[in-house]
Amino acid sequence: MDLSQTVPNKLWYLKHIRLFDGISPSEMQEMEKITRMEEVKKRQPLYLPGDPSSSVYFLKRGRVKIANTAPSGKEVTFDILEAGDIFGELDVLEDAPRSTSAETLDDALICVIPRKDFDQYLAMHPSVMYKLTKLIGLRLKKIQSRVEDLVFREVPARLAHLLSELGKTEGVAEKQGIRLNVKLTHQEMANLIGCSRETVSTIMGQFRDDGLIQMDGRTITILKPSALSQLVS
Amino acid sequence: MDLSQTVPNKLWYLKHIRLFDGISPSEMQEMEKITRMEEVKKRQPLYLPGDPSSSVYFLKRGRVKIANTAPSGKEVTFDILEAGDIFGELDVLEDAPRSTSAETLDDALICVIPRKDFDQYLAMHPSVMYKLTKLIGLRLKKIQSRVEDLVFREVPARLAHLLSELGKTEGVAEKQGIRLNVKLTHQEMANLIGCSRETVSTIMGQFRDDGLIQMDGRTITILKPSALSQLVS
DNA sequence: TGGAAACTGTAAGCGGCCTTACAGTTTTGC
DNA sequence: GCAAAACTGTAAGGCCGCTTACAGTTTCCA
Repeated sequence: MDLSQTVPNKLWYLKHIRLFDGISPSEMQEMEKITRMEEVKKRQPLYLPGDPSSSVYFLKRGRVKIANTAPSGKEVTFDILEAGDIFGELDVLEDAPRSTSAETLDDALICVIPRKDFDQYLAMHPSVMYKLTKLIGLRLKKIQSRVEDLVFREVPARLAHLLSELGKTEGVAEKQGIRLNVKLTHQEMANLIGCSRETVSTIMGQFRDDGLIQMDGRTITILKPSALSQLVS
Repeated sequence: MDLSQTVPNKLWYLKHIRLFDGISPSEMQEMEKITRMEEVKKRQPLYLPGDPSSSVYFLKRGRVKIANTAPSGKEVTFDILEAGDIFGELDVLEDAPRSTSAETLDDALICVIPRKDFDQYLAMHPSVMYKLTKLIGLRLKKIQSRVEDLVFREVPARLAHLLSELGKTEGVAEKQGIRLNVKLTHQEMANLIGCSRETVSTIMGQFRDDGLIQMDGRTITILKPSALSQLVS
């Protein structure tokens, strides 16, 4: 994002939150009043499982990882959010302690809304409520397909699936193939597909040797998108 | 349920739908107008993946399984619903084809609401909308913990977890222990925890030999609830 | 810019669970 | 009530992916 070209005030950012797609300007302005903007450094936890759910967050810039950690230290990543995403609203809605952790992956800009204000706002803006319901429903479906992945497919297929998805959402077409505009470590990929870091390294090596992908440091380019998709099913 | 004691009309049933907990009588009556009651025999599919999402359902009596099947024939069960549950609303909300299948496990009584009417009703009753959002949120959390189960725990722990949960929701206290008021086949349990039928049979046998549970035909009694819970973590 | 810390590559060993196989039991439907 | 169908018990063999181990590489940040 080229900030020199934009006016990065709260209202500008709110316009780019998916929850507010198609929402009236007045409704947006009202939301602006109850939000507070906050800069957060890379690798900072925003909340941990068990914390009281006191706020809802809008992500303006950077990435945020929603995850949980087992007593053994093994971690599962539920989602990696990007600018425009809302998070933390589930626990707030149910008035339950945090069931996951949220942590910045990059330097981030985040809007914070106190629970009370969020509840009140929703009650007064049914159209936003409706959007929120659809949004949560979409996330439910997404995680259902994660369960299917874990049960139906083994690791190479799960990894191929992850790469294909990243290609769709974060891919940049180049002459050699689709360059992924994300830099995930093998550990982070492992947490996303439910396997060990070593296994990711090994299978990625195989994909490379098979000419499916190219790896330049932490930059991945998909050379044969269709062959990769074949692997999924 | 002893039907001789009840007046099983639509309104009576709607009162026992969780979505309508705490909803005003007038709102309920309005819902009654747009529903149609239907008897469905055991083991009948209500919809399959890919079907158009034309209706939302309320389950009045019997159980309904929400699941999906891989090309290999392997099946994953997302949920087994009971009287009082709503289903099929996710795909309807998003106007997308069915992403799962729904099938009766017992003879069932089901209320059907056409998509249009449901949408309209929601738009006019924000309090029901709010309940629905919370309900979907709850389901999202439930399935998140399924993902954790699959990633963090191996089969014996997953099975112990399933039995513990069934004990809480379907358990009847008896002198020997907690009798599970559900009759699931080993295949159905396998689909719920993501493993093969044979593995369920083997581990259940071990639990029996270890004195944790008792099996009488298809009736399971948990003899040592705490020992079973220990196994989960 | 240089040293520390984090990440990647690779391989051997092993264990959990799947597959295959089949006999015995329970339930279902006529 | 009986035959057929569905379900359960059990075991051998194999393989996927985890763990362990460590050297080499890249990235971070002071």
